[in-house]
Amino acid sequence: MSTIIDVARAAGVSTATVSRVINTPQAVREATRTRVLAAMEACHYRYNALARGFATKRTRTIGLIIPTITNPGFAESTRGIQERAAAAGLSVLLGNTNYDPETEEKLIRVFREMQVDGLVITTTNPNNPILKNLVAEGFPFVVLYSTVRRGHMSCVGVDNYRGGYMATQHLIDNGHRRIAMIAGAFRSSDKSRGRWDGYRQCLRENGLVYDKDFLAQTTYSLASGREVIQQLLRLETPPTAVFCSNDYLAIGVMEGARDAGLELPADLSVVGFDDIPLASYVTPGLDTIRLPAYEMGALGFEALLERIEKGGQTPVHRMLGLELIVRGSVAPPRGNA
Amino acid sequence: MSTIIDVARAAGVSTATVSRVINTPQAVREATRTRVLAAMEACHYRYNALARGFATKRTRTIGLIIPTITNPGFAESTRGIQERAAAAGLSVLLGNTNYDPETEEKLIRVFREMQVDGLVITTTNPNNPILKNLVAEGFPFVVLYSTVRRGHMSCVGVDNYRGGYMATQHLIDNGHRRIAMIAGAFRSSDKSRGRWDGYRQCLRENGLVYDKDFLAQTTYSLASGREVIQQLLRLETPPTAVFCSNDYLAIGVMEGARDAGLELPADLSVVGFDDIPLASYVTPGLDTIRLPAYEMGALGFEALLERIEKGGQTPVHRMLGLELIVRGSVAPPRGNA
DNA sequence: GCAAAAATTGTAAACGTTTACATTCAGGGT
DNA sequence: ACCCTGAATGTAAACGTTTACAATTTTTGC
Repeated sequence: MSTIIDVARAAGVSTATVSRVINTPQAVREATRTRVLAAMEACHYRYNALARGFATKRTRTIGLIIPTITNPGFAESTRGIQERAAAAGLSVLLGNTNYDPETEEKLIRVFREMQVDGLVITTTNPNNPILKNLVAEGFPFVVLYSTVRRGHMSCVGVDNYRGGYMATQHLIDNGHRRIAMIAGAFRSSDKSRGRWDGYRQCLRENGLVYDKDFLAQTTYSLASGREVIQQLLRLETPPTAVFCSNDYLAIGVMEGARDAGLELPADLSVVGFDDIPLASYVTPGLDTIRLPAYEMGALGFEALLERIEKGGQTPVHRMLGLELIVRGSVAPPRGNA
Repeated sequence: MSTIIDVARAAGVSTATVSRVINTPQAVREATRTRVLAAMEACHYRYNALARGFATKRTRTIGLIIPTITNPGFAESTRGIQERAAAAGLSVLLGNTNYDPETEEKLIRVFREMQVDGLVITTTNPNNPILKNLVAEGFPFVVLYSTVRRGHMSCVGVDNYRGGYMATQHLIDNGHRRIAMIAGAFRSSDKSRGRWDGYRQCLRENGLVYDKDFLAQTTYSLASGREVIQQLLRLETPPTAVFCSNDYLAIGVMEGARDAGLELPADLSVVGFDDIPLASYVTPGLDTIRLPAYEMGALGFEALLERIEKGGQTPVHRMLGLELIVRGSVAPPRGNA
């Protein structure tokens, strides 16, 4: 493959001039420019962005770390980031953690070794010391989905606490008093934990007791929702409603409840979280908390870009709005009209 | 940031030895190795993969080009690639084309400038001369979803022609004779075109005439399915069945048909393509052609890795099986019992 | 025409690693 | 003690750009 040196020789100029033709064409005289361009053509020259990155210490690449690309919510965020990044001329390196903290740490390391200019991270735990280190080193990154109120970490997220509260209140408003929650494992999802805090607080403020048998932590999947609900229904006094910290869990719960012979929503009310496309297609339609995933990705990227370009140190704390979507999976409990 | 040179100095060895500790630890004596490791620790050394890539001309990175991460099928393929790549110690650079050929070309160029070791491409057009060039240059890449039978291009795909044929035959078997097809635009999706060929051939072999009013080309989205079906229903003799080259289109068609007052599947039968999760949740369940997306990604990556590592030149042509999934969106036309 | 200013181009070092080749070292056999 | 062998380590060039600075050319104002 030919290099800038070959081109320079062919055009009878220095490598510096060729470099200028590539990067700041207006800084070189028209005549030389066309001569260089012609030489490039003749040499079948292809620019080596790696060498540039090496010389400038800027790769125009960012790393994106998410739990799984298979969840439509993360796919939407990814699209948001990807589109804005492409518009800004940056490339995106994708990594999936499968909600595993160790994979997350490994990805952070690998991406930094690859000299990415910044990171967008959907973390399992915003208090991870690794993130503190990144802050301390002044490395540009933004955390998505979570919102840390204090501290020097930038984040663009939603108020998970408030989302949990809204969902629970919705069930209480419909007359429920025995409300279970199925959450992603707290150790691998602080979002899940935030939603749980909201759930508990809402119960308390409405004078309901929090029953720890009514909390299940599990993995984020349809199958585990299906499974866990069966267990909850076997309790002595089973719940009349369930709040799930993710729509897949919620839809799994609906299926599991039907398998157990329940009629929905009369026998069991369900609220989810995310508002994935599927939520409006199940029967009954799933009541859920809509999370602006695309927007979060887009704004997250913009915040990161700002940090990268301007080098600013002031952290961004952006909290996006949540919305309760009502479709029909919640009804008053039996005998409560 | 400290470099290999600082570490070498701190440990009292040469840079070559430090490099060996990193890459071939068994080639350096235990005592020196621990000394070097300690020096790395002391210097807070972080490996620079970019510099390695520059020196070795291997970045351990591949580029992945897909139309959109938002379609669950592509998300699954992406997961397949991503997982295998991570296991092999490679990173994945993600690019979305939105079915735009120019964006595709641009991504290919950008990724090559970044010196990726190879590409996995879901192309809008496998006959694109750009791909021929890649082959001519001996650059490793594999094409997903499409299957080109002849030629030196590696591909791991499905037989789109056969898929189209299967779907159409399914409708004919149910007694339909007026079968429309809604396809993605041919210019931006050769897959769509292959499915159409199968559709036409199947009609012909069953003695049915191909009516060109019954073909609609549009964009791959729920909304356009919804829209296009309304037009088809306004024809003098509207179709009794529709084959859509993608599940989103098919689900849009179901919605649109309902909006027009039709009862499904009695008034209109629908077959889709892909088998996304949504397909089993709509009512009635969508009959569709299942496409093994995850497997395709995984196998595609393996084929690429083989090419990269072994440097083999013999192209891989892998054709994965398709399966007709019957759920209830197809019924005999009215008055045909 | 001329000097000064501005625009253009050239020179060469720097970026952090790998690696072919050369050199040194350790230890076994005599 | 010496030679030999193989293992361990060192030397230094190479990878393809960018960029500070210097040198040269062109333009401007008079």
